[in-house]
Amino acid sequence: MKYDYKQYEKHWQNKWEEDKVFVCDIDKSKKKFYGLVEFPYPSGAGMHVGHIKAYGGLEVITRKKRMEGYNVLFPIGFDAFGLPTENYAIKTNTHPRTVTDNNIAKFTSQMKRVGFGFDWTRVIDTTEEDYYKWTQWIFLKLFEHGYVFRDKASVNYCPSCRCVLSNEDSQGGKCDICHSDVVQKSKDVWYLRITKYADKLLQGLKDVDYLPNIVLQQENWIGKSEGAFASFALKEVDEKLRIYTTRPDTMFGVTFMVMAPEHPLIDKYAEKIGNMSDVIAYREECAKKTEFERTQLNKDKTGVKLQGLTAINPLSGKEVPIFISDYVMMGYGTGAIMAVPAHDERDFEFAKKFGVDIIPVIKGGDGESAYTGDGEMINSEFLNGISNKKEAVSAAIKVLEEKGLGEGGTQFKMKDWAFNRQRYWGEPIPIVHCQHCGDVAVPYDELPLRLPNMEQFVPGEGGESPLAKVESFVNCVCPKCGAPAKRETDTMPQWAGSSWYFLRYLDPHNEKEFCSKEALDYWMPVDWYNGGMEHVTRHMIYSRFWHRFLYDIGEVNTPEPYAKRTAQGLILGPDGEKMSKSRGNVVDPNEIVDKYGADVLRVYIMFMGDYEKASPWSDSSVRGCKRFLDRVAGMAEMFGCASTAESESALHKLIKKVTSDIDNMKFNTAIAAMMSYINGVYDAGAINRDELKVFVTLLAPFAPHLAEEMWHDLGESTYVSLTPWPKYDESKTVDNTVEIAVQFLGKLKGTVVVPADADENTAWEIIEKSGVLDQALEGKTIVKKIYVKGRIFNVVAK
RNA sequence: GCCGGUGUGGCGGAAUCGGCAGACGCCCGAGACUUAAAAUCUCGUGGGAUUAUAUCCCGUACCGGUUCGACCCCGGUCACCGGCACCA
Repeated sequence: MKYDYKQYEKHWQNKWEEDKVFVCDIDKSKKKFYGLVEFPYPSGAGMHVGHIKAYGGLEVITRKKRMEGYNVLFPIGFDAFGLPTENYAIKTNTHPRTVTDNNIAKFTSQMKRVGFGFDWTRVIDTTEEDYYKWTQWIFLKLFEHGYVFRDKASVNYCPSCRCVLSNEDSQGGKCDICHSDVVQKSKDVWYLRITKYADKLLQGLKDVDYLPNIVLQQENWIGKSEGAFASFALKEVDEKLRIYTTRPDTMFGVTFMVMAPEHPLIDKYAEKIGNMSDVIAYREECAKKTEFERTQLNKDKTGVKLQGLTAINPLSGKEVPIFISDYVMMGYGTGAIMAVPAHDERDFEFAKKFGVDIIPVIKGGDGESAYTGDGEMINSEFLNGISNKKEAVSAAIKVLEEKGLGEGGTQFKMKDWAFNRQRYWGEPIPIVHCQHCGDVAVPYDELPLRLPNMEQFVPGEGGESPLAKVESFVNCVCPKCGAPAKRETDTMPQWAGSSWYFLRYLDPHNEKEFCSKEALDYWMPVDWYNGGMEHVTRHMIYSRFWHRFLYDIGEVNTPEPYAKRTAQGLILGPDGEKMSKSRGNVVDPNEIVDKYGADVLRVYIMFMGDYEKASPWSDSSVRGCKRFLDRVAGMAEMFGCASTAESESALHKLIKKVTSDIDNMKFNTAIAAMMSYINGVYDAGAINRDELKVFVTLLAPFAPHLAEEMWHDLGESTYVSLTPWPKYDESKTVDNTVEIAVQFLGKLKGTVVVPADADENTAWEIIEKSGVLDQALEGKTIVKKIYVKGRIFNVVAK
């Protein structure tokens, strides 16, 4: 075998590194292209074939861009703080630093074996001091500008990890790391005010080119709703109960109010409430439920009617009772609602159970269930007769405003970002607690605040951070007043380091700034970011928030970090199930590289299906790709013939197809086109030498090692990886004659070959001469002829 | 429950704008080469009827519609996948 991958893959990887083929620098004479992939979490298991797919897409794209003359930045690094490493370290009694270093070494060698064209001079590791120094620096900027606050709150807590989780990390009531049930616990929590950016994050989606489902998921996560705030006066005390509603049009249908069990007004007026003991009992009952139980749909509505407190409808003046119930959450809106059972399903269910009045205010309901549709207003005084939608909504808001009892307003589902973790392996939060000054920022010039070296870092039973045990770390002096003080001992969540890493790549060795202005000006924004769908509502939201904040304080030059975002589909196991250790269906990329070489692995993963969709692994299809590359290599012994108009046309069509397919991430059809081309060459038994060279350049982004080797054997002394991408001549991709389908009443009867520019009459003459329609048309009269140039000729006859 | 997405041969998947369904690959079958096997090469391969070739019928989850013509558009149904989930 002339082309044995074992002989040349390593060779070319070394050559690329020696000659800095993928190393880039600012070059204002060239157009830049910044391609970004989600840097890996270096787990002990090593790389997964899914990593190869995730990076493979932009690997092909950036290689092509480089050949097209762009100055390409395609960096890689490691997102290495986090619980899995820490848990593994505890289990094996190894320091997380050692675990991390080992895992990074493993990932690095694996990625190099696959031949990815990363700029290895820019590698970053979020756990290095010179990196997390700047993570802390950004945190302090957020603190300085009032985006950090501390609160005692009921939070998502994972009993197994002994750690607080953000809303994003406990989706579905499960811990994202260990999948245990998350419980609610009252804890001291550091929050980042991401909600202040809710509107900007939403608006920003209009200026970027993300896949539509990514935009939609982010919009849903941010969850903007429009409605009104209204104040219901309490009859017995001088107090107003403020509520939020999206349906101010239905305000005349309010028959009761509901407050969250934890609502502060309850405690404020405890002595006015006749049945406070029932309230306390109900609260205890609610506290016992897990988040999951509490949010289960279709469960029975529960609640307690408050005795001794009554609300007054600001529009109608009517008095209505007040309940507490856990179907109203303290964390959304104002923690209290006006209930309109005639037009809200939950309120309806509650009213039925507790025997409260149901007053319809919109025509159209049947009284059997809540009517949530639109219609004409009834039973609503000044709103009667108009449509509920826009008219009644704005009329109701107008009157509320006139009375000073409410106003239009918006609400977001997104919550503030719970930012502290009671674990060791993370960035220390650079805050000092001083008895006199409160929470004080560590001065910028004292950064990095180093993570102390520890031998034992199991978190405390009570959920306190392991750092609390290190007295030399905890005890310090207040930077403001110099009095003895204590350091914050919690660390940042895993998502901190990844919220700005794409900026550090631009200038990874800068000791004075997180990134130079010059580098920001040249490289930002990221032109194309590819990654997994699982990061759409976390990493992407977080990093967009940080970036937008940095933009607002003048530290970066673009409001949005990522101009374009795509996502690859999963690689499933051969059984069609998600790959997992427990199912035993995981494919190790190393084995494929050992057996067939990196190029085969790369080509197969790009060929296996639509890049954006999930598809199952198939070992025999891998062999098909091996066969393809063998056939490519085999062409090296087939050149020598002259180029013909036909061969030239085939090649130009191929250039066109591969070029546009790569741009559209249709890697599978690009490879299919190359396979077809090769089949044509084998049919002909020969290929022209120059045409083979063009083919090799087209193959280079997919199978770069074989391409370099063949390029070299074709007598070239340059790198094919740096060779200009071939251009096609549109006129050579168009055929002179085309085969068109001939149909009778839309059914295929045969095909004929006609000149590509043939008009209807010419085409019809050819069809008549061919006789394909003779049988179908026998004894019939032609009613209509439909001719689509280059496609079909359909005849309608009776 | 709500919001998305998907549904095409034995399998992975193709199919610009509504215009030859099944490209390309896998699997399988036949042949060539070989003492033989592997590898390689060549050919065949949606299902059915029939006289192998000609010809005809059926076929893109299901039911119906629009159209000369529908995998594609419209209405309805089912299944699977993903996201959100008492958000007032």
